[in-house]
Amino acid sequence: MRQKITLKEISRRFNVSISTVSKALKDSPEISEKTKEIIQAFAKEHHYKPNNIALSLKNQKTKNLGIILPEIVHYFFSSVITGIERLATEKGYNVIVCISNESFDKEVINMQMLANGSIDGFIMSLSMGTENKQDFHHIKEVINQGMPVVMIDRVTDQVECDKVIIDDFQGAYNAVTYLIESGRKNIALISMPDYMSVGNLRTQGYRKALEDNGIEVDDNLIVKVEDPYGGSEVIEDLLVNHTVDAVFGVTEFFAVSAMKIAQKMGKSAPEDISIIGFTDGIISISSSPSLTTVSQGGEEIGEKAADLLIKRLEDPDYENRPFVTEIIKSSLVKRESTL
Amino acid sequence: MRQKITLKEISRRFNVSISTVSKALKDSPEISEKTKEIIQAFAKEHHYKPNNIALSLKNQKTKNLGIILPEIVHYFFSSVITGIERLATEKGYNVIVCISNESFDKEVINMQMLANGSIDGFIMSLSMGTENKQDFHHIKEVINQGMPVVMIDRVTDQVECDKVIIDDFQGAYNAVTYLIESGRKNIALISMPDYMSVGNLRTQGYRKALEDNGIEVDDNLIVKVEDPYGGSEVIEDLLVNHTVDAVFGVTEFFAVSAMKIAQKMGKSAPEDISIIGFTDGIISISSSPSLTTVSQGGEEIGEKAADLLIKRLEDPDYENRPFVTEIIKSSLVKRESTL
DNA sequence: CTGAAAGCGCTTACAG
DNA sequence: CTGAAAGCGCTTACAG
Repeated sequence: MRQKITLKEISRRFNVSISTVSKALKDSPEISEKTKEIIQAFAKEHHYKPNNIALSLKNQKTKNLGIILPEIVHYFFSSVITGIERLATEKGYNVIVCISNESFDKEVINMQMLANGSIDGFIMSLSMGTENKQDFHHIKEVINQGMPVVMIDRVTDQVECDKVIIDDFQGAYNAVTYLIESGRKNIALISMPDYMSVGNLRTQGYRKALEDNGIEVDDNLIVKVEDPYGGSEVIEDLLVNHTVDAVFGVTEFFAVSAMKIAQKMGKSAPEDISIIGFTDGIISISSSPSLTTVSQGGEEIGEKAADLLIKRLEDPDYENRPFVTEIIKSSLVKRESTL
Repeated sequence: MRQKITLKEISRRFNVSISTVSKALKDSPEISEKTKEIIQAFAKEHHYKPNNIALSLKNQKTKNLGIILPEIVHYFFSSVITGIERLATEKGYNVIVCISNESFDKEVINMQMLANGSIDGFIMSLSMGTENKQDFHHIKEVINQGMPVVMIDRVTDQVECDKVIIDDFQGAYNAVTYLIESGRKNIALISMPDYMSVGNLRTQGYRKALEDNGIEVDDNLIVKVEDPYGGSEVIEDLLVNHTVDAVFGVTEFFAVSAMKIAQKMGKSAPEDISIIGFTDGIISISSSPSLTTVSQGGEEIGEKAADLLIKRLEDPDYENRPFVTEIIKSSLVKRESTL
């Protein structure tokens, strides 16, 4: 059972042509039962499986999906991959994962690398670098070449393609409204820079919720943190220098950081300070107290994106359909960090 | 700039042969400067890049690495992928990720799917199902076909191949010794079933540390949890019904669960109860108090595994070298949950 | 019922 | 300096 066996080898073994072997293995009615039997038996015994690369070249499709994500170690994006992988495998596709590491350049290189025939389509979420730069030529180029792209979560209006996002604005709006309804007045916001599409939307949701409830937005209570896993100094400044009875963090990391800093200052959640985060991940469950969060349904986003992409690849009807933007509903998961 | 352009199209455009175009684009000395110039200019203008699939078929190598992991949403394995991806991209390889979801059957299917020519080699960690079943024929088969495999973290003696693991025994030994040195006497262990290689080794490290310090192992203080993200009832039982002044969890999730349950019972860490986990991930940092853990160096494992695999694929000297087992050193990261 | 031929996109040893 | 041919592994329309 050394080395993979090929049609050629089987054909030589029985002194027939490669075509005959190929057809016999596909159980073609063109071939005699007897020939089929011996060839099939032999192939089975030797674990023959057609070579994927040869099939890809022949069929002009690879059955590979290219995934480009900013990072993968944290809950949201890893759950997205989990969702994509499940649906893809189910439909007979493999998943090639590239990580842009929040860098524009790596995102471009990754796309170009995969676009040279390795995959049939892309699922991607913009890196911070790309959102900052607002340069999407690499994505447009790939789309121009006829390769479908599905953007998820961090998307842009500048590119026309299928998209899967959550209702960032509404999710934030609901969270902040909940804080207000439970009597909080001085609600701080820990967000990302405005060039980040999701940070921007969540910030807008926060503002709108305050306005709709007759609370004036106090810009001193809003901080925007560049590093997704940093910001502790700014947050500490915020909590030390201002009266804050609630914090809405646009990521679960920001929320838990705020909670820990508040705890160090002797404040306890939810009594002294209410906390809500975004992304219902491990952090939210493991923190003490556990965190109320806006769930982001990463797996659902991944599955939906893979579904859209594969439909476009396979279903002839889908080919010329207009692009859609699927909006996954978020929900507020109430835990111990709020009353 | 529609559709990808091929050598054939370029050759037609200039009425030359495909061979000439191919050579011209490789800047072959066989071709005249003038021809090279015009062809290269045209190719550049049209963003010509050779088709990866065609190259794969021709070269009999795909430049793809197949990765099969039990899951990916939690810190350890996602950091492993991050490490693999970084090294792989650096060396010009892509990474195809499959998730076995802890199931033997899925692991087998994934391997067979990728082994049909899609990849040049595997990096894998055993699913719980496989460890339980102790059936490794799918891995041996792939190796027999001449495809290199690197096993990481959850490995087995039954398969001969390169391996990258951490010093599970020693890491556990050091953690428990640290608890003993800080004066703890009743140290509970929350582990996995014994068929899990890493759980088993960590359990042994725990036992040995107690023995070496003249503390008798009390089997009542040892629980083995099947579900990696469950076990709260058993842990509660343990803490309620026994005197426990320290807990060593073989995962960070087990450790934080124990801590939260202890807190609910009115005990506080580290004063009443010391806690140490395994895997230095987000949970450990985000919990309150933050968790002392045995760091597992996921990215380092990933990088090392990718390095071993690529070396075996590329370096002719490596081909017949004996298999190696790289042991990554763990370290005890001290935080607030211990004194 | 079986096989030769063309083709997917590319490379390269060999002729001319 | 250029091109025809063979080949990577497979499929399929077409001949015989």
